[in-house]
Amino acid sequence: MTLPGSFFDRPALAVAPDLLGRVIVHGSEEGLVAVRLTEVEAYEGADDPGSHAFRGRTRRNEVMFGAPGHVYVYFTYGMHWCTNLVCGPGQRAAAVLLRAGEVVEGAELAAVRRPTARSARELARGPARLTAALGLTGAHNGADACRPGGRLQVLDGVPCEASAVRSGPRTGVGGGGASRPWRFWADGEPTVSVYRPHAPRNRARPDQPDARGLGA
DNA sequence: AAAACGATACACT
DNA sequence: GTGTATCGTTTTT
Repeated sequence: MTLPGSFFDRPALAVAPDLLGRVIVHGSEEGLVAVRLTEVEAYEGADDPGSHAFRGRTRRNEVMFGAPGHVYVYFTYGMHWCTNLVCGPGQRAAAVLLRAGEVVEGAELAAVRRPTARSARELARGPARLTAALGLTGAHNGADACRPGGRLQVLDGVPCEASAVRSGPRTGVGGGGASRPWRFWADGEPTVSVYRPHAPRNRARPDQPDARGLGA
């Protein structure tokens, strides 16, 4: 069954763990791909320094300020699209980022869209990879994912056992609101990357010369 | 300049 | 087969 808008009309922190084991489906002229969600991340609104909505409404993030259950698809790092499901309650500008999943239908089409994937589990392992496997781009930004019979839907699937849900800090969130355990994943899923306590995203560490000895 | 990242090359098992 | 370091490219601040 299609999850209704009311499912998403709650804080992202409540929706995120409840999304594990659910299935997002996108049907297009090319065919249909379905992904069972295994890793997600919650972003609350204006209170959350890690959220795109933290500094207010912009053209990029305006979908976050709209109706729950629609998708916020944004462009990042100059080349990737990532997908979120807008949450609530109301128009609070909260959302859940879809970080990883397992392709459960349409793997052949997903492989065409993800030519660099070297194994089935890499098809939708990572937020931009998952988005590519589903065939979503900025053209889908704002689409309603709660309409039964629609091209884009989130199905109830088989929700993950509460005992298998793990959580930890989000990646790359610095400053005041850092290290809120708002990243959720299903334990033991091969599509979930190994837990990184603090992703070393800093290329040039000022306190260390050069690990490879190629400096200056 | 940093960011809600992925592809690649290369190391290790 | 799996893990890890490095770097590309655009939007937003």
